[in-house]
Amino acid sequence: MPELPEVETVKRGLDAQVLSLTVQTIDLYRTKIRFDIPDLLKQDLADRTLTNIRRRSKYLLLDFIDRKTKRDDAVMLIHLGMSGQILTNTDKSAPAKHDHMVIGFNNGMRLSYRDPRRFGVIDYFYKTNEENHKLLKDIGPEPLSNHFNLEEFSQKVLKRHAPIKSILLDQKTVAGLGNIYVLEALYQASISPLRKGSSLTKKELPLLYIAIKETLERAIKAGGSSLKDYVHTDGSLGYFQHNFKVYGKEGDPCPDCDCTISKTGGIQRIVQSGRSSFYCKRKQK
DNA sequence: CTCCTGTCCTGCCGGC
DNA sequence: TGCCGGCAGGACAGGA
Repeated sequence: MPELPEVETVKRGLDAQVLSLTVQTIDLYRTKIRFDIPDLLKQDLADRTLTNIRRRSKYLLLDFIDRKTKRDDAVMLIHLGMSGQILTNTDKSAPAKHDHMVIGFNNGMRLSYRDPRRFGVIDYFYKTNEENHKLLKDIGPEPLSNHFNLEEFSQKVLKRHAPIKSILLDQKTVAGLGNIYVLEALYQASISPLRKGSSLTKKELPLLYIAIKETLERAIKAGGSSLKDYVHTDGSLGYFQHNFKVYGKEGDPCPDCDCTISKTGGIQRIVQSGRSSFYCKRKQK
């Protein structure tokens, strides 16, 4: 389930693999994944050159310049959803079962979008429409940028009464966190996922703020170091193993306070809003 | 507004 | 061995 660090790793891989290539062919094997893939993509993308790859939250944004008009005005937006993968390869074999889009470049490189569960998104639009894009316009600050500010973060959290887990999953609070890194950050900050935002103290808010940044930074580092060339042709991109401390660790001793599962300690699984949360009841208050 | 639930989708895994 | 139910969850849509 790609969150900010995985998408960042994919972005860096694509920088190395397909940046500055020119599109020759576009094959769509589905007109709709989560949303319709716009007709404009197929009509407009051919003969454009990929000039820049950006990441905003969990979205990849690929900028394409029109070689004839020299207008650098088209953007392909990709969200990997739950099971989306981007693969690059040079073989000419038939698309795999869940390949929904294959882009062929001028040097023989191909980029495939594969997504079994089809929770992902592919969109294509002109840059003038980016600012007001439905999926982008309400996203909060990038947590690893200067736009992520402790004061504003604290105000947002304090005025809400929902569980802190839900507040952090809300992309308006801060961009790019998903179930895994929310729980890892809360663990580092020793804050229970059940706590109401309004109950967080002046001491806890900076700890959480720092924990969000550090958790994501560590994961990006781990992603980069676990993949030599970032993009593999075998589809492994984005699914490298991380060393999570709590996510999926139900029943394990808490690595920090070393308590085993009981009424007061060990990693426990609970369900919040229908989603799993993992935490140590003893460490996280 | 805020908060919460339902929805989409397929692969995987445990139980019988 | 095969079937089936439950689960995984990002983010929108819509109801309370």
